[in-house]
Amino acid sequence: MRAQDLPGIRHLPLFRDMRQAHFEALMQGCYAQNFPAGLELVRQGDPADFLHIVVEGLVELYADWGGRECTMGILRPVGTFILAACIRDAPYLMSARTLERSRIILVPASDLRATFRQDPEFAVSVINDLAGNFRTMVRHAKTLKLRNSRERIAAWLLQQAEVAGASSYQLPIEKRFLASYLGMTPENLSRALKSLEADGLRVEGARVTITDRAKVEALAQPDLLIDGPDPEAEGGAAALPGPSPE
Amino acid sequence: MRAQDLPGIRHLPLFRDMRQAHFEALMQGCYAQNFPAGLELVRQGDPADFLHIVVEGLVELYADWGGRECTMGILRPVGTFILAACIRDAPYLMSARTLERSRIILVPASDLRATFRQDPEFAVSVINDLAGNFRTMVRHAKTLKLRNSRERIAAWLLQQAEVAGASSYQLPIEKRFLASYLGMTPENLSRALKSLEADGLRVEGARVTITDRAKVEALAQPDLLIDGPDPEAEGGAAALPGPSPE
DNA sequence: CGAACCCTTGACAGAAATCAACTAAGGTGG
DNA sequence: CCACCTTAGTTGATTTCTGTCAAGGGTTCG
Repeated sequence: MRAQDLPGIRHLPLFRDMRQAHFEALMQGCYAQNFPAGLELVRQGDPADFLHIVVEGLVELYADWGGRECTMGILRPVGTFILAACIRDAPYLMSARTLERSRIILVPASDLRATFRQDPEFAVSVINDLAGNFRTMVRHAKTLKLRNSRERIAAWLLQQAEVAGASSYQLPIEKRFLASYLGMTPENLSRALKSLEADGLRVEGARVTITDRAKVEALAQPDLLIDGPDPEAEGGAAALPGPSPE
Repeated sequence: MRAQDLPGIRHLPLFRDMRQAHFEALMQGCYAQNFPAGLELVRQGDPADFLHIVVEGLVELYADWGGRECTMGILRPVGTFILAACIRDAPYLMSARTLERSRIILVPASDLRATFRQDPEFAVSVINDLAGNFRTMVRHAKTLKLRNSRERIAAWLLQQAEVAGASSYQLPIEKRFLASYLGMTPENLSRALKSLEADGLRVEGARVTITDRAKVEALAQPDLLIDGPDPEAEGGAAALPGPSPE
């Protein structure tokens, strides 16, 4: 555990309000590890022994069933994941793997459970975090059930433009992960992106440009109750809530 | 507020561990109301002023966007809903309506937030409840993204057979709600149900019969990490966790 | 330089939504 | 008690959407 990892963690909504003594005790029991890209950190079905914190790198949350696989979320530093499983002392519902070389802090789940029983402020933070995670997942289910694939793509690209603060930006993740996250195949995404040129969206390689915002919005109908944001909802399964690089 | 409503509420995982004085104070501030069938209790986007408890009847959680609508969950007594929005003091992400004449208890969200700050046991219960809700929604997203419609139907009908404890049972909800919950149209469900006769499932009206469990399981591939159960996960958006009639 | 790998494109098959019509069941009011 | 109305469910025809299979281009990395 490096000292320079601590400030970023301490500033997370989950940890920022707890008592310093408790924070230090919690961090004392942590393990820190650097992982290469492509490594499986967590396997769905495993007992949830550790809360994970990404302090460097990029992590994918995914699920599989019957040989199929899908991306459930992607996390950038600094973010936590699989809090809910740790708290319930239940098996992980999602797997996690590094997409880049990553540095991960592992917080023993038992320490976590002991701490929020002692520290009311921390309990409140956990409550807020879980509520945010739940709402993020409700939003995800809503977009899957209420929008078709072109609408989902348009809404997601529009939201990323907000995050980037510009009408032209680089895709922060590979297209295949985006496709999987949005519930479609890469081929389907590829075709849909081309067709979206008629709706005010141009995508060339990883560069996205909103050429006609009114048209895009007419298609995507961005909605606060689907496209967020729930601030502080970064744990669990959010897809790139943080600012995306250029 | 009737006295006979209290025991059922007190036995909910959310309320069973809190201090009696706090429980009584919380219930003191509640409103109880009987609603006819088909009434909208909560509109998505509204500020979350009340935690809702169904003590009698049947309530649908649903979402809409761009003129489309989908069922997100169905609740039977005794169950709570929209806890997460109350805690975050954020707009509801889902609407709720009565499907039958129902009796609902309304708990002011501000009282709720004040209480879990004072009562550590209650805070732990809230944490567990939210974690369960989150996991329920992850499962829902997983089934939507990883299974096709026939597989989703088979898995759901199989799960209901477990709940009913019999290989033949009555559907606890109308088919159109089931269709919407599973992310398809009623027509599609109707056709799929007929085709499932070849996979060991017979459905006649509301009566479901598993005629060949091995075949059904071969299709549905029931999975603990999708089809539950997370016990105590009854709030939020579970679809019929409770025992179904007949 | 070669080997992966991501992305794209095309052709096709399969799944699902839509539109329309019809049946059956339940409830209402005469 | 029955005619009527409403609504859920079903069925069929059709279109649209989406996944699958196959192949090729481009890039990155060893």
